[in-house]
Amino acid sequence: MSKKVRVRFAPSPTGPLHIGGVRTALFNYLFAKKHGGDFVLRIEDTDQTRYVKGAEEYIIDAMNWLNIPFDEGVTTSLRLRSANDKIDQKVGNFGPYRQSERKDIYKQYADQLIASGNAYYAFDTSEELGMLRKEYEAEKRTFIYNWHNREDLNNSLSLSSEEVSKKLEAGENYVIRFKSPTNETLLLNDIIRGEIKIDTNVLDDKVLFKSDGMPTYHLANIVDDHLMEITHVIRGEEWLPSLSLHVLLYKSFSWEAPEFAHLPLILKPVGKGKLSKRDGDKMGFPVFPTLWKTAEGDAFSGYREDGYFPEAVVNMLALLGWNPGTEQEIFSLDELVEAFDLSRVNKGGAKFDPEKTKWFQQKYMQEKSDSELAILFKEYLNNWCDSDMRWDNNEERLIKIVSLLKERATFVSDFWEQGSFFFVAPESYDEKASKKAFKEGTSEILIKVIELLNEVDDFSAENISDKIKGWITSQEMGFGKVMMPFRIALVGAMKGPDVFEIASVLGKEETVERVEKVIEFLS
RNA sequence: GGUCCGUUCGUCUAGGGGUUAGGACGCCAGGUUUUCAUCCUGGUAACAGGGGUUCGAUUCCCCUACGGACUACCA
Repeated sequence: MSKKVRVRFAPSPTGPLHIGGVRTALFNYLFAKKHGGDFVLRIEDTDQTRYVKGAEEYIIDAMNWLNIPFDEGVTTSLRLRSANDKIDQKVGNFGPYRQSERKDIYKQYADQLIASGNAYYAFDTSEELGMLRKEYEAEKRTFIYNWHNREDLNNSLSLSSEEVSKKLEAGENYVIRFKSPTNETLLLNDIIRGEIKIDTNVLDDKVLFKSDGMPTYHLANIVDDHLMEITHVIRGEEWLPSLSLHVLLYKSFSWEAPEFAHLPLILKPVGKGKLSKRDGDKMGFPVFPTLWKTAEGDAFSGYREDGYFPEAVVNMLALLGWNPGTEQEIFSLDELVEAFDLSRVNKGGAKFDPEKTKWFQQKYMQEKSDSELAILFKEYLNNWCDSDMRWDNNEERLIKIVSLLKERATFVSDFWEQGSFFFVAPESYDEKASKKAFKEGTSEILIKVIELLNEVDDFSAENISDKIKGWITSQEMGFGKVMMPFRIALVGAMKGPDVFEIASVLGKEETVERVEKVIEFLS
C-alpha cells in the first residue's frame, strides 16, 4: 500500500498572503483531497527580523473566508477555529507547526550533517563576504561560496581542528554551511516540468544554520517535511533553483525525498514581471484575498471587501495555470477536487486578468438564490447607507427587488448602483433621456396614467401592464410616448427592469407621487 | 554576468507529425427585450525567429531572440 498523501502550505508570516500564495495553497488542497490526503498548515517564521505582526492571523482568516480548510496546522494561541469552524484541527504527532517553536529540533540535524561531513562551520562575517562579493563584481567575476574557494575562506575546512574548537569554545559567531558535492550531475524530477539536469559544480554552499541559532529555510523545510511525513511538495516556481540543494539534503540524511511540483508564477496583467501589490493599486483590482492594513496605516482592500464571492475567487485561481482539459470553466470546490491533476498544470507563467475574474464573479452572482442575495444586500444597505434608507425590513420586497436587479449585477453593491430608485425617488431626470421622452402632450398623458393607476386595485405588475398597455393600444399611439416618461418618472433615467415591475414594487402611492412630480417638473 | 525554467489569438488556454489550429475573457456587429443590462447568433485575432529531422513540422531536435525565477546568515 502506498503512503498516505500529505501536503503542506508553508507561508512565512512576513505580510499578507497574496493571490499567488492563495493559489499555491489551493493547489495543495486540491491535490491532497483528490488523493484522500492531509493538508497541513505550517508557519515558516525562522526569520525573526521579517516577522510581521498579524500576518499569521491574516493567512488563517483569508483561508477561512475562501473556505479552504486545513486538516492540521498551527494550534496554539490562535483562533484557528473561527465561528464557522472551517478549520478542523487535528493535532497529530507532527506539531508544533510553527517553526520558531521547533527551534531545538533543527540544531541536532545540522550537527548530524557536520558529523557526516556534509556540512561545515563557517566563521566569515556578512561584512567580509559582502566585501568579497564587491571585489569579485569589480573584476566581473561571480562570487560563489563553494568548492572553488571554500578552502581559502574562514571555515572548518580551511582551519585546523584546534583552531575550530577554539573558536567554537570562545563563542565566536558561526554559521553552518552545506558542503555541496563536486563533479556530479544531478537528475532532478519535477511532476510538472519533468527531468532537470544540474551540474553540482555550479551550486553554492548554502547556509543551513544561522548565527542567531535559527535554521534557514532550506534546513527547516527539509527537516519538517521529513518529520511531518510530507509526500508531495507543491510550491512556487521561485523555489526551483533550490531544488537541487533540497534533494541533496535528503540524500545526506539518507531520507526518502518527497515528490516535487513547481507551480508557474502569476504575472502582472500588463508589462513585465510578477504580480505585485502595486499593480492592484494602479489598476484597481485586489491582489489580496481580504483587507490588509499595514502598521503604517496603509490599507489594501481585498477580494472580500470588493464584493467578490470566495467561490468565484477560488474558481478563477484554479484556472490560472491549470485546466481540466475539457471546456468546463465553472467549478465548485468539490468539482475542482475531482478534476484536479498536477500533470495538467502549465509550465509557463500566467498574466493575471482582472476582467476574467469579474466574469467569474458575475457567473456566481447569477447562481445565487434571490433570498441569499437579499440577505447580503440588506447587510450592504445597513453598512453603507444612511439610516433612513434602512426602511426595507420587508424581506419579501427585498427579495423581489434583488430578483429584478440580479441579471444586471456583478457585485452586491450593484443592487444599489442599479436600483437605488427603489429606495429613493429620483432627484433629477437624465437630461438626454428627458429630451427624448418629454414632448408636447406628455403632461396630459401622465395625468391619464395617474388616473389609470388609480383604477388598478391589486397593484401587480401584470395588472398595471394590462391597464396601461390596454389604454395605449386603444389610443393607437406609440408605446414610447407613454412608457418613456413613465420610466423616467420612476427611475430618473432610461434604465432598469420592467417599469411595471418597478411600479408594483414601489406601490400605488409612491408610483403616483413620482408621476405627479414629473408633471410638476414639466409645468 | 552565471544557473535554471519557460514561449499557441491582446489575455487565460486546448491541441498535437497531415486539423477550416478549438474554447473562454475582452472587443466589434446583428437579434431578443419599446429602456439599461442579461441572453442568443456571428465576427475579430495566435503556433517568437532561424536552422535541421521528415514525403510533410505549430507539434520532435538544435541555435537565436524574448520573458521569468534564482544568484542573502529572506523565505
